[in-house]
Amino acid sequence: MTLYTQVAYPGRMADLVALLRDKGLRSTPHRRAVLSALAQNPHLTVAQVGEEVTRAGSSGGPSAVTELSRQGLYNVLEDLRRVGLVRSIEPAGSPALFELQHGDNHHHAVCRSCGSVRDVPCAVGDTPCLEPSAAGDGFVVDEAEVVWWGLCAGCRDGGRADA
Amino acid sequence: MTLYTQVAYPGRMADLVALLRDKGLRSTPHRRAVLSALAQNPHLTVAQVGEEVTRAGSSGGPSAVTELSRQGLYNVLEDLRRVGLVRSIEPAGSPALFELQHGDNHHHAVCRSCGSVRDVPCAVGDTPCLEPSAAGDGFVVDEAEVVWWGLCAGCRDGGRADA
DNA sequence: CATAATTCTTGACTCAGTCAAATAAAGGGG
DNA sequence: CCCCTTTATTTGACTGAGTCAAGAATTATG
Repeated sequence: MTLYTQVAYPGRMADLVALLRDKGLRSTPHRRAVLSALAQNPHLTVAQVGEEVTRAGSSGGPSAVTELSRQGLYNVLEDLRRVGLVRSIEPAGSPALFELQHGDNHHHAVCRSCGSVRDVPCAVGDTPCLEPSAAGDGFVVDEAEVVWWGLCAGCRDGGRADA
Repeated sequence: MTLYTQVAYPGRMADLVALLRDKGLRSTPHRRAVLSALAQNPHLTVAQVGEEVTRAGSSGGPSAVTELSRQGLYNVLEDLRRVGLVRSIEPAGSPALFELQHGDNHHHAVCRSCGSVRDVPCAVGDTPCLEPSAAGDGFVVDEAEVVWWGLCAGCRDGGRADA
């Protein structure tokens, strides 16, 4: 998958434009800015994407957007998700988190104390856990989602962790 | 685990009373009614638990409760969860779903179309998927949660499914 | 440059869940 | 059997996340 390398350099506008158009989406400043923000920060909430976008915009980056509405943010993220550029997870107790779709099949470890999320490469290969038979009775699996719950190193040591 | 057989018969009040007191919880009509409702219906939302409880109550069952406040419902479910009698899952896009804690380590298959949830026994044994090493870097896993997404038999056939 | 199609903003709204304080019920001791 | 302390429950206001609908602005094409 070359996707990651394409979007990992937010400075390269042409790549972002091509990426969007390849997927049948118009290239807009907001979409480019959201992709850039996610390329630099995995696991952002919708609100955090908004903050990143405006922060990057105010510092005059390549996708200079200084504001975008909440609805616009949801629209952009949903459009990117629909064409497969972006993926979201919704750990219990957390608002949705967005990340670039890397094409690998990684899962997530979520700290019960601080809520931090780590990527966990899937040990089983590229399309693991897909055991249609397990579900039985005609259920057709298209995705297996795994979340490991526990404590991250920092929270386990710190004891009084709650950030 | 004998838990399931204990609470699977909502008519047996004495069992529910003992179950609660064993866990250090007072036996109240609401708690017994919620356990009864979950014994008969897996994967209920908070609202559905409320409906079941009032429905069962109005038909004069053993835990005759005809009403309970929303906050009371949340309190009861949280108390039961805390002592390990009840478990909840929160599939993306759905409000929290509650089920009795059966002690097995089953997972869930969720239909993308109709939202129905099926239990899927864990193929790997009683405490599967717990691969602390996979998370790396000092993360200590205490639970692995697996959700299989796909289409249930009914929705796959029906085509225009959306219930 | 004009136009049609798509995207974005605005503001009201819903739904799920939480907080805090007053009221009611449970269960053990007299 | 009744009282008292502890524990549950109700009430009502509130927050946060996400959605809906309609009008305004932007994109890309001819």
